[in-house]
Amino acid sequence: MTEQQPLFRALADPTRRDILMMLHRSEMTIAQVADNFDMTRAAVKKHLTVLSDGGLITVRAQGREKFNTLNPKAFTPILDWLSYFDAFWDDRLTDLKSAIEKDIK
Amino acid sequence: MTEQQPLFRALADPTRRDILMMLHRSEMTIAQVADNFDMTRAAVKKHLTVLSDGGLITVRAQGREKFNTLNPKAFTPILDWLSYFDAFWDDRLTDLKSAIEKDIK
DNA sequence: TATAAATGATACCTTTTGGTATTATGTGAG
DNA sequence: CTCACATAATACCAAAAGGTATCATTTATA
Repeated sequence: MTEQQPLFRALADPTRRDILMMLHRSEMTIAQVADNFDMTRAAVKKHLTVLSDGGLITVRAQGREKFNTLNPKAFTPILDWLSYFDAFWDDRLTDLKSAIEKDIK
Repeated sequence: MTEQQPLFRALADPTRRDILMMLHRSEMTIAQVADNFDMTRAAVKKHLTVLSDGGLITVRAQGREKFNTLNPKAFTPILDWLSYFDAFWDDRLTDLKSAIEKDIK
């Protein structure tokens, strides 16, 4: 059984889900992400750390800035987990997962 | 914006995810679920309430017992949400969702 | 080199969460 | 009718989570 807890935990907060949607459009620095919320940079930074712990984002340093990038591959454990619940789903989710993995590489 | 928070919240706890896997096999009373965990019935009942709030289970009273049943349809908002992240996934997730909905009815 | 900008780290606070213990309520079986 | 059983409800507790404030560190740039 994979270490899926950090992933599920990361998705449990609405702010973090919003951040993921922003990063879907393009990678962003911490300050850029924080500009979209009515909370301090420190709070946003914490959310980004949780997202990173869940494998959902990767962080790239460039000078004094840090660019946060969405890591779509991290979603696959959720599909793994969902696939447990129905044999009918299972076939399609398996297809989906392999397709995603191929697509991501 | 759908009311997805109770759903994501419900999935964030490992005990609740385990409960869902148990209910996948068959519906269970509170006492039956509680027998599988090293915690009180009251604690398990709280988890079941959270799962119910997230729409993941339905509860049916029969005499003095309450049978908890998995509601697989509740998973579809997660697929909705995941589908936001990639157009490539989107086609397949849409197929998956419609297939699931057909299957559930 | 100073200084501002971007981030990191820490301490601290409040609310939520996961859990127990206890007591109350409803229901089936003698 | 009693009594045991399954669940409900409440109060309570410790730990985790989400947030702020503050200070330190690194890096551009005037």
